[in-house]
Amino acid sequence: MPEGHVTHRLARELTRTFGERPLTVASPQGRFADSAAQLDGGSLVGADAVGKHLLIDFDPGTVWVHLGLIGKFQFNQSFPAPNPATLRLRLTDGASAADLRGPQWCRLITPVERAAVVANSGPDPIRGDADPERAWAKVSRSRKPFAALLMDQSVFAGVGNIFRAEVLFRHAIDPMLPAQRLSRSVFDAVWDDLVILMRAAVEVGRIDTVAGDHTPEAMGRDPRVDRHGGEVYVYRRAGLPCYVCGTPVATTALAGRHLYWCPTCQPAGARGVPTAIGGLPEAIA
DNA sequence: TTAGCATGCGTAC
DNA sequence: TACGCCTGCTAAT
Repeated sequence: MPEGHVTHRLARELTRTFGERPLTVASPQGRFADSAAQLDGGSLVGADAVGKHLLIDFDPGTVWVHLGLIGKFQFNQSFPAPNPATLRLRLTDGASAADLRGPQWCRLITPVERAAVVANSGPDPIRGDADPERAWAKVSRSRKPFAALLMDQSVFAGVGNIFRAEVLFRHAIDPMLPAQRLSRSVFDAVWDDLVILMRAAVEVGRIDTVAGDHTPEAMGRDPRVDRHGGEVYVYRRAGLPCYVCGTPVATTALAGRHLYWCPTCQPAGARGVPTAIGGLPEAIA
């Protein structure tokens, strides 16, 4: 259940654990069996991530993985693999194993197809080679809500429902604001914030966006406890008081996904502020 | 025990 | 806009 930071962490861990080493490649579930057989015994050259796409390069080709909503890629030392009926892909060197379950896609692709995956992706704030001008070109021309463009992987690669809700809050932007009404200065601030928050999430392994006076320690409140783990302002906090103003967090559906925002901090028509509310999370600042 | 939901996306209407 | 898909966790029965 990833946003972009998860795929980047996986790419890093796959390369670190298995890079340049011959691997046993198998698909106990069977749905990737033919491709697994082609790769079995070959060496993993390296792994990379572009947005939510995970690209695992072998000598003969690339395994293209997209986790979708429920996919998981977990490292363990369990032999034999637990629950093999659901195990789409297992990579192992005999000591460690990486187990893929429930992905949206797991396909063996050619170098040409790999290049197309990269080319079709929008700029990814986690990557050093990302060009935010490509995102601005689309944002500045679109009449769709800015919240919709934030979830468009051809505009902001790797941004998912959590980073969307949080970056809109941190910059006091009305989620329904038509994208073309966003100023260049606020766009730049949003992009810079995504770079910082998403890269920090790669390092820490969870999404933290709460800063300064709004941390559990500063507010004397209990830390958030759920399976997402991170300290956030509005994501999945519908009905709970905004940490800044106390107004209950609102939610609605946009393109089939839940959108969360504070109606007071992000009122209708609000075009945003260049400085993030609360500043940067402690771990980053 | 079951139903519903989730950090997503493609296709059909 | 609605639905299907893949798995696992949680809340409701």
